[in-house]
Amino acid sequence: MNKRPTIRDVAALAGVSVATVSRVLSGDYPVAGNTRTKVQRAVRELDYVVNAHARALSGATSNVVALVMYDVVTPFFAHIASGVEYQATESDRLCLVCTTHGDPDRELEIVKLMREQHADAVILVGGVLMNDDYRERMYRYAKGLEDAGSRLVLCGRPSLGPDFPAITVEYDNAGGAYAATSHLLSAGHRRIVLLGGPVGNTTFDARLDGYRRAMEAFRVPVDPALVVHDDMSQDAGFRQTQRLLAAGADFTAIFAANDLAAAGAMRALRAAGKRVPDDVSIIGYDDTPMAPELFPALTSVHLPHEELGRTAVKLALQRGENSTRQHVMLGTHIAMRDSVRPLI
Amino acid sequence: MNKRPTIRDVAALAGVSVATVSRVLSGDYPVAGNTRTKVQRAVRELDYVVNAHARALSGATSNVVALVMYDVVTPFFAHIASGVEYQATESDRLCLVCTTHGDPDRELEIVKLMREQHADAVILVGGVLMNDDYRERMYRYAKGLEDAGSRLVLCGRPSLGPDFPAITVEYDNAGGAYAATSHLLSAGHRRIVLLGGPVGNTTFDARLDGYRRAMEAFRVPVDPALVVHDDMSQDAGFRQTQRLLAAGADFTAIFAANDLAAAGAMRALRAAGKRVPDDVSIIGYDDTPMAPELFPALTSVHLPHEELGRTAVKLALQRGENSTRQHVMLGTHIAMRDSVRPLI
DNA sequence: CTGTTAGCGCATTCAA
DNA sequence: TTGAATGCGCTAACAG
Repeated sequence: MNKRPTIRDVAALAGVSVATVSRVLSGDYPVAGNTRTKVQRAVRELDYVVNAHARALSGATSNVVALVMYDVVTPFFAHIASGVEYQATESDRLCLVCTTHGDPDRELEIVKLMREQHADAVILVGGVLMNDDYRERMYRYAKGLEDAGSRLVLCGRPSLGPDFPAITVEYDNAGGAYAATSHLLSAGHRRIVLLGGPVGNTTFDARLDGYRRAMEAFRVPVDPALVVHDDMSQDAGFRQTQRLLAAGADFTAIFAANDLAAAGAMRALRAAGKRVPDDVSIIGYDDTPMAPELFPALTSVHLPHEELGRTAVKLALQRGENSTRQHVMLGTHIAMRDSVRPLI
Repeated sequence: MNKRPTIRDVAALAGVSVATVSRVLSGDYPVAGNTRTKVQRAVRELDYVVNAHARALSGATSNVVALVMYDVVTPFFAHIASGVEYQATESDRLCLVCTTHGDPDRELEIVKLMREQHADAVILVGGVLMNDDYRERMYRYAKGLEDAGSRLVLCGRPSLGPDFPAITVEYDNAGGAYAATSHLLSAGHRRIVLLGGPVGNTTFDARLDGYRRAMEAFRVPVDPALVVHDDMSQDAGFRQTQRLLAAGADFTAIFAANDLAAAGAMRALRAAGKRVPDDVSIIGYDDTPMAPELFPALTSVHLPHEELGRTAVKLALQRGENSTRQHVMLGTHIAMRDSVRPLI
């Protein structure tokens, strides 16, 4: 293991000064043609690579974008991560990925680490439990990051207001739920189960809200017995549907607030001898890769996952007036498949 | 945006020297109790965080582990990434994620970037096209990384030999295929389709090999007409199965070299009016989250994804004699579900 | 166009 | 136990 060469070694071998080496390396400075080639040859000869830390210390930026999410395997997060990674690469940035598994302490720790790293941006992804503590925490994050020259991006979660020093990139969560419910309603369904998530969670609150508004628009009263809250796992979908069935609940359609719960519901329906979509129509949310694989293929609300990630990075990297507090909302659409049947 | 405070500011506020501040921050050095508290108070007061680049420049290590893979959304990669991220966090490391989308140039670029970053380890994940060019490339990577104090880890791909300066963490790829095929064979199947991947790819070559060896062990001749090669997409599985069906191929079971192709095959079977497992049994590989969601739930070869990732990080971080060229092989097992039926 | 030099923020000798 | 001084490798003035 040889000691790795520094810019001085390159300068010595090329017979020029370190400044010149630095210049040909960064590229954006006039250097005589043959000086340049001399340096480049020396670089190749020594297999020299710059020290990113020294560079970051000397200049300012670290060329790193940090991504903070619940986990890395849930398709929702994985696809957003994909968009972030893609855009980061395109912008010559590296992508640091951290997971919290829902632990606020871990999140705090990560934000601190990102300040240490001087990340260009810190992107917090996904729904949260919205309350004062959360707001306050985000405010501290935003300030701390701002001091470090970073910026905070809220991705897939609501904005904290136009004066809040963070960038927000969200999707039309409630709108998607509205569209999904309307789709069912337009097909003649009136007794529609909502398989919802934890109360207080921004993601599932918004989906419930969309459901409510669509029902209202069609002048269909919401039957509280058909609105359930649980964690959004497969098992929860299964369990809740089974419970509804056992209780003899009267419904012809299910709107599951995510695909996983929809899959669980389909399993429960099948186990009970009900056929989808003949007996019960069902629509999911998130349009995860599993949706088209289910049988029947699941109609679901499609989210612009990758676009969310890409936009988050793009906005975070764009400098200039007020670039630190923007808000964009991306659209959703229904991916129609085979799990919804018109009534009559 | 205030300028962020440095260690000097802390020292000044606490009325001590920067050396002392450095000492209480790193923790592992005797400092008088009240001096320590004075410093800590100043740190809190100023909301000071160390500059990771300055620290890395001064000391040596950067506390970063790099993960290089095809993409970030394929469950195979996502789950390995999860293991890496988990273990990295546990070892107080940050996790840098890069994707290549199969581009060797991009890979080369990433390895260079990681040398610049002085990453503690660079973990290359997943199957590759094995040839001399590849071997040579890896050798250069390993050497370059070694000089930078990093180490190269090959994860989910074969070792390049005991003398090769890299750590290898793989799973028993051929063994899994052997087990899967044997499972079908034991159930009385003899005419078994292999939905295989690109020739030359280490992952799919090994799976083909396991299939061959199992057939041989059962003294069942391999019918070349039943062995197909394609990319391992859903569509490929669909297409190839459809083609086989149209050609009137004689088979009672399918071993798909991944779950995606298995899903495609099931779709083709269903479209042709064949029932799984009544008419055709099927078994997949990778045991992705989709497997239990399919109908019928897919029996599949389960891989220790997370363990692969964790082990890669663990070995890479462990210092000492010969710690730079280790080789571990993790086991696989069959996740039994509903897509295989005993014949008779 | 090229060289000299002064930091960037921190860890780490070496003294005290 | 603490402080002063040095250097990590590089970029960015500032001269020439």
